[in-house]
Amino acid sequence: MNMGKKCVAPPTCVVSTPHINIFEYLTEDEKELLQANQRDVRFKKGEILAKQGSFASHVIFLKSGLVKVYLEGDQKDLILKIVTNNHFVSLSSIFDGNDSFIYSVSTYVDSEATLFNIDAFKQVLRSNSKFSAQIINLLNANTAQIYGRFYCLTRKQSHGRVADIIMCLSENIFESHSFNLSLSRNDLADLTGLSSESVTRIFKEFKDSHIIEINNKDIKILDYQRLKDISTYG
Amino acid sequence: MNMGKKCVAPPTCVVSTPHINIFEYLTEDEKELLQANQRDVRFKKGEILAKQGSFASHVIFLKSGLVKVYLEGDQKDLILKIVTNNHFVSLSSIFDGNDSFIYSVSTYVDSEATLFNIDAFKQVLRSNSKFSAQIINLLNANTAQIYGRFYCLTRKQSHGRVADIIMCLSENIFESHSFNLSLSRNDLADLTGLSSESVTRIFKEFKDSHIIEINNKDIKILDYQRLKDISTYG
DNA sequence: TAAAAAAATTGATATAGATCAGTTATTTTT
DNA sequence: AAAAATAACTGATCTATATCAATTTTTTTA
Repeated sequence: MNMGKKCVAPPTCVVSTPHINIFEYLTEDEKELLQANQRDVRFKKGEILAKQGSFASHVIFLKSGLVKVYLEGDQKDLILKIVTNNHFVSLSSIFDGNDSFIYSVSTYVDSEATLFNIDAFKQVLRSNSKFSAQIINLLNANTAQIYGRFYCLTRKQSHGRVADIIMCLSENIFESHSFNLSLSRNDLADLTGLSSESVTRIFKEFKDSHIIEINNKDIKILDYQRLKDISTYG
Repeated sequence: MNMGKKCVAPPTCVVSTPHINIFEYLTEDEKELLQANQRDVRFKKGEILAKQGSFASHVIFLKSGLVKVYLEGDQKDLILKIVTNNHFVSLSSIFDGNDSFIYSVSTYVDSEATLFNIDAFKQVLRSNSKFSAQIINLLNANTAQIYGRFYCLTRKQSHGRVADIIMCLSENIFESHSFNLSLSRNDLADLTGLSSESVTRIFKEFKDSHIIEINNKDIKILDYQRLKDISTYG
């Protein structure tokens, strides 16, 4: 209900578009075409689903698990987003002007994915405008998420960023105020663009201020409002 | 030709997709529908074409001029990109789950834009899959650009960022190695995410190292390769 | 279950770049 | 063309967060 200046997209680490079964928009023929051109693949923790710069031969749909999408660079990697089950991972690769993955994707946990042949996918896209309108929606949801994250990482300082990531994990990944954090401090550092030492220190501060409770990997949010305030003003 | 790690999208400030006349993909009926639902509007320097959070009632196509697209927040604004003539500005607003602009748009110079009624635009999109496939291409080009910029602003330090912006202005906006900079130091500060003082200092350093020449607002790039190296490693 | 390896924590120090304040140059207004 | 306003520049200082180094805790391996 903030009518003031602060109306940037919510600073989430994941795209949280409610999962719509966009395949419902396909005809039987189109479904068959896709099915004939898809493969289900299992990936173990830490494995790479897509490598930045390599030939983008398929569109990835994550059936189960948790992955990160990140840019590799000369310096440190940049995590663009986390993707949970039942989401597309690599829609940006359906782009005529670009036949290679613009980012890398790797798993945090054991995961399952469906890989669609990119030509079959594009063919369906060109023939079915209802379907492509839905894909446009997904792309735009993704854009909105990235913008929020972009803002978070470039304009907020450390406490706000850490507050953001805790809220995001709680709301979108674990869907509870207390959860067992499967990410390491290093993962959190990557995600917040901070050093792992800074993450540790801020976690400790939050703990000392009774905002969160930490027992080893178990995290419990005690004061959600404070976290939100820190996210907004920190 | 870098086969190593550095394969992030080029760190440009603008989307530089070659302008394709995507309206060619429309039927006569569709063209008429759009034409009946469009308005050409002139904007003066500094005026706002779209305001973050307000109702997104139209899709903006920039016919001439130069605009910035930016996120407003509690803290400083974040410039997402610069858009030049013959580009769409607000395609993200064609998103069913979202009826308000997720960013603001304002002009750097006097500009002309065509505003399309969003419902008519969406109707065409839903009926013409060739057209929507082209729109998907544009959205993806935009995403690639934003990722590059995201990387630049979060992973590079000041010298690299300033080098990037000089190269981007030269290549994409002014299309020459010497140009009259129509942006103020403050604009450049916004664009690089630095303070205006830092921009000044780095400009001076580049000048002292004979990388660029500055005469008031006139900028000339003397050593493009050095600039590129600074962008990559700075 | 002991030993080894990896991850997390803590404190000390370094640094990039912001902020502040004063000055000079440029642009706009009268 | 002079005055006023704005923008650019310069130096001094400050601060957030990184980096480094050492220690403790946790996890993995043997």
